[in-house]
Amino acid sequence: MKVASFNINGIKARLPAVLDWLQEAAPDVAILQEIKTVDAGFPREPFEDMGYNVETHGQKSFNGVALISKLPLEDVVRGLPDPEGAGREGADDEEARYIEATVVGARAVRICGLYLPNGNPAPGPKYDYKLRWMERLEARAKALLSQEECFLMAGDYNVIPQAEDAARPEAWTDDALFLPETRAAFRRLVNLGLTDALRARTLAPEFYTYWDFQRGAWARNDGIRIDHFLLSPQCADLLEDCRIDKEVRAREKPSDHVPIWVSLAA
DNA sequence: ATGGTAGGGATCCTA
Repeated sequence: MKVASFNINGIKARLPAVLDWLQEAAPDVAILQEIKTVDAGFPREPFEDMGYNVETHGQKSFNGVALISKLPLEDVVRGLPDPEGAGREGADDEEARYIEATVVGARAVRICGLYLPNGNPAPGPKYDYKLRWMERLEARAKALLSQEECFLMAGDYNVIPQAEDAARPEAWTDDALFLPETRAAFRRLVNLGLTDALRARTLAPEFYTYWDFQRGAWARNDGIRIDHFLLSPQCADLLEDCRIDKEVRAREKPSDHVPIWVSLAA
């Protein structure tokens, strides 16, 4: 089972590019972030024509996530459950950043698609929201781990985990993506027992997933690694490969992110 | 220290 994640930065502007990539990469499941439209505005038909099921959790203008799958998407939950919501599922978040569903291939895998808040400027209310959101994500991971679920959490984390994950780490020292508190929250999540799939497959640096539209970042390879796949122990057992489709960034009308994907024996 | 580019959709916000 091939599962991909791609921050497309607007489905309306990116539809041809996303369809071209889907056609050739042919993931079984795709997790999309920043669809930047309400559910009714998402162009389902071209995806369904390619044999994909579509589930969206959209929002006007900003954010928005979607799951695209050749296998049925079961038990869909929209919105990150609030740990203080006493079991209430979804819809606790005014921003559409999270969607979960189960796909059943050779094995059942719970797919958690996320678009973690950027958090800039830091400090400030946006950064507070980012840290609260990371706490809620950690609580969700704990709940799924306690059930010994085979699951993965993938998407745009807006977290640069380590200095080697940035071409110019010194440029990010005061940024919400790289502040010590941000990286500590990400480590707490990983240290629950999750596997960073890219790092599990290679120790080589320079696996960036994002290059800013500004300042010629792509031309200078001034990138950062902020899109991640974190796998539960049961899911990590099935990990065959993890790669980044870097060449997608060089195409016509690219997103500022590129796809990252895992291959699972599932 | 600043501003550079892109998307959405409205003449500005977010990244």
